[in-house]
Amino acid sequence: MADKILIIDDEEMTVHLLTLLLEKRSFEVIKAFSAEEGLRKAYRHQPDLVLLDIMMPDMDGWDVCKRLREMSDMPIIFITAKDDTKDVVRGLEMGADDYIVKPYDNDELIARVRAHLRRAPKPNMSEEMVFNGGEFRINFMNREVRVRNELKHLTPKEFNLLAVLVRNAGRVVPRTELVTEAWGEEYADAIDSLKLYIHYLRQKVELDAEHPDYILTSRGVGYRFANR
Amino acid sequence: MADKILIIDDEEMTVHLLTLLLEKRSFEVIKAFSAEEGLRKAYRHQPDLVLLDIMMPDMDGWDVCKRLREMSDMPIIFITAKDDTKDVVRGLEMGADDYIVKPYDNDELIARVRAHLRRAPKPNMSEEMVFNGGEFRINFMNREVRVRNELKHLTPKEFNLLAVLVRNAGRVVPRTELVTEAWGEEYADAIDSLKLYIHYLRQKVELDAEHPDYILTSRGVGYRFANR
DNA sequence: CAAACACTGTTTGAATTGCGTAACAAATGG
DNA sequence: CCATTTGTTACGCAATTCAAACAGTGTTTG
Repeated sequence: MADKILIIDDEEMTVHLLTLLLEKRSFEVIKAFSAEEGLRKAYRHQPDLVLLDIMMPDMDGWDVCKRLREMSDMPIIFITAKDDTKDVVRGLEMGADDYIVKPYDNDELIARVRAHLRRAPKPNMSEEMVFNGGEFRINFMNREVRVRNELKHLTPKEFNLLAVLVRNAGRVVPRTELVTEAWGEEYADAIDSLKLYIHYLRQKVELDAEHPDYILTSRGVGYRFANR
Repeated sequence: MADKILIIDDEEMTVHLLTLLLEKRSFEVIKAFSAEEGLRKAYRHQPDLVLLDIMMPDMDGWDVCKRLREMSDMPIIFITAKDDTKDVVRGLEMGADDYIVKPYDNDELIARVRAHLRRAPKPNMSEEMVFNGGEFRINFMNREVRVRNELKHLTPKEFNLLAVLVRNAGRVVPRTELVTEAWGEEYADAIDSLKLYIHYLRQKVELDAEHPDYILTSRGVGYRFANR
């Protein structure tokens, strides 16, 4: 999934250029044209990284940085025309991760963004790499599935399908979404295959495949993984 | 306890100035005046962060960076006179965390060092990385692998491949990621070679190559080094 | 209520893919 | 020049995927 990057800057041109640059590398960009809007969108969208200007009319970047740090640990990169070393130091000591001075080089900016994303704690690491629903455990990291402590061997397509169901546990996932998420866009109309793979999964995972406990049907819509 | 910083640079003056600067802020400094010495001391002292020059007589900084990354996740900061953007990008994409161009500002350098230390996980590289209850030992410094106390000789490509697997122990590493990480971007579609080298590794490392204990296949996805 | 219909589940067997291995050729390096 | 390392191709075998037909079961409709 594409990383979400929030840009906070009151200069429309800067935001525009950054957006083009980032979207070309298939990042997902969220734009904010004031400090206040930036904080609101940071809260709402939970970006993976923030690019932050310092001089803005309503509130300065320092305060935004402080407020962002209060809510999350995401990487923050100042990107500004203020090239005084004092400011660089101040930004970094304030909890920012990097400080880039305009005019910046496009490739370098991308490389720095990537470097910080690489380091950042990925939410789907460790904890969320494992789903632990009582007698049903799935480890996304090593692609192992255990039911009632028994290791079940799944094929790649079986695992991917189950993974999507489990990630959306409790919610009915529409058939089309299910197959495209699990196997790719080109499977958008493979609902016949879907029936088959649901069948395979139930055989391997359910105690009684005819009365499934986990993989439930939502007639006319899709399937749902029971939560607890 | 004070953070340990390893400086690798063949110019004595640079090392000296950096040492003064860092020790004044009560960091613990380890000095290395060549690439080889740097690797050895990185291995021995397990620094919390590395400051690395690029141009050195015995081995260039890129290779040092690669070798350091094989053994640990510690932050690496290039600090060099090469100010070409191409080099900055190359350094960052290679796994370094920052790239500082000489002449640098003292306060900014300190601020950047602190910023990276703040983010980085404490190194847990042990004298010898040990897996599987001591049956499997891999020494990144002298690139030795021992299985059941037997020394196994691996070729460079074999070792690099194994290193990537071991550093991701427990996680299925997709085939493409495996080859690019181990051998470089240009191997992105060398999945045929991958099969071959997996074969070689298993011949050398596994008790029974047909029923591997360590190097496990995840059909259709990649390979995984067993943990525990 | 019963017949037609729509949707989901199941079976089967065949086609395809992927992995491991072998054999061998080429390149590398002391 | 020889030994080691790396790279290419091919093939058997098994796992996986796929297509198609069929069998249930619930739903709509006259």
